Amino acid sequence: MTAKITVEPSQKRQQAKQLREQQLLILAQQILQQDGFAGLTMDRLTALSSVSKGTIYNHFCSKEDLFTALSVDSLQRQLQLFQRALQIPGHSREQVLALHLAYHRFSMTEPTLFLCLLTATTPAVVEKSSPARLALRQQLELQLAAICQQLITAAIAEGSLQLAAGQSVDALAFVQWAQAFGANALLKPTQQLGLFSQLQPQPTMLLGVNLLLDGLNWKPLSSDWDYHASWQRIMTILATEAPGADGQLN
Amino acid sequence: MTAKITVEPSQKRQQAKQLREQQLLILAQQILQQDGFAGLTMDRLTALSSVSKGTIYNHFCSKEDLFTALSVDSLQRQLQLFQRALQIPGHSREQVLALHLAYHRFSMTEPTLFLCLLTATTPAVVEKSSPARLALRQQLELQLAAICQQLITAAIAEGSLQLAAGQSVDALAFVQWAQAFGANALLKPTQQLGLFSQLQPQPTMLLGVNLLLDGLNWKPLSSDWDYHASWQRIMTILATEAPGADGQLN
DNA sequence: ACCTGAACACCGTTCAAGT
DNA sequence: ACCTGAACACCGTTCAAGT
Repeated sequence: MTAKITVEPSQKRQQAKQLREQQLLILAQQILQQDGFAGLTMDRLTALSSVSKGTIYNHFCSKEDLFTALSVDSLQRQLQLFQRALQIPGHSREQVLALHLAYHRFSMTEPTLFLCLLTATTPAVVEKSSPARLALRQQLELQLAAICQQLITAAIAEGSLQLAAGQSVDALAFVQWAQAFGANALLKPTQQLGLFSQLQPQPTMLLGVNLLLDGLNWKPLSSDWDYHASWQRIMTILATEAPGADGQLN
Repeated sequence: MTAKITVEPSQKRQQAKQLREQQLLILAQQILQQDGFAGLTMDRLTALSSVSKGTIYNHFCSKEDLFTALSVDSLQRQLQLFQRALQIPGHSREQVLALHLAYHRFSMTEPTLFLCLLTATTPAVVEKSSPARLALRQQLELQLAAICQQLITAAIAEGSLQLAAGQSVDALAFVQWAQAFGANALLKPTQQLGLFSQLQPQPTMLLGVNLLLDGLNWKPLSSDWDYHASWQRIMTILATEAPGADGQLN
């Protein structure tokens, strides 16, 4: 599977190409932010970039492939945020909370990227994306899932969590993921939803996590620990840590 | 706001128009099922229908509006399924389970409609849909949410559930909804997700619901009741009840 | 080997003409 | 008042020519 046949002369070209691809993706994001999803056309992307149409199609096999590429970008950023969140001191349940918070913060501070992730889930996009790019996305999703699984495994080893019958590390990771994805997807792009618009996002998010983890009997239970305080603590750390880290030139 | 100005002479025309719209939506679904999302074009829809392009645009202001209309259809079907699920006898937690199961079954038996719902969440679709249709969708979502809230309220009245500090009926309904939406969205369209593909959908779904409700201390707890049996019971009822109910001519 | 942009083709949308 | 479908316009995609 790994290609050792490739020699190194073209190494630099490859790097330059990848850099240009990154610039195109940043440009696409800016267009999306300013003009909405209807405002992103290949013509506009070409006009605002320094390359020609043909070259853009050299990077992305279709407009949909561009969206999948943006979703890969989105997952990479998420992975960075997860790794930072794991550095925050605290017991295992607080670390789970940190992951949820990092995810939620991401969906709020970078709505465009999050919406790209949502869009890239759509069959219309999947159908017309390149297999290579879809594989890349899957690989990143696996890395994110692995982080969740490690946390769960560590909590079991440490004794704050015990698996009951019918539970598995994979299943627990999935349930967490589903909860986080669903809540963020419902909260962010649909502020017009009359009923849920009166809910405060952050306490609701915290409630969801607490219910799941209490249901698992993951210690310490929310009745024995002030997770609202944990949430605040983690949030201030995440907020001060990543002010102008990299990438986004707003 | 309510228009009483309209008189009744054109009542029949309106009904006929709505019937035709329904036929167009069924046709669109068939095209999606057979040829995928990339295969649905306004040309094809016109060719396979009995009306002209102009008439189709008389119904839907854009292709995106058509997707929103399909999502409205999807929500109507869901509403029906929810109402049926509520008829199933059982205590309040079993009724919650019945709703989750109905939703899950829907996403599995009608993947196309479910994917329309997902697609219609996308900003590209929202941006180009008619405000009237978006309002219709929101209204249906409110009806669905109301069902969830009623169930929660009833459980509180009955004594099997007590609201703790920081909990509200709205917040609990939201958390359930997020869980269900996230889990179904992650399960159905992404069977290619290496990690989660080895999970069995139904036990995982049940686990998620049990964790949330146990976390709420909603009686009877999963340790005191065989919810696997409940799940099976509810599923057989749902499966036998709705074989060829209406609409879908497969 | 890679880039270019004019040309192409498809498809969403409109509108003058018809009934 | 509503339907029609040819015409239009936009935009995604390609490819012969250039470097």
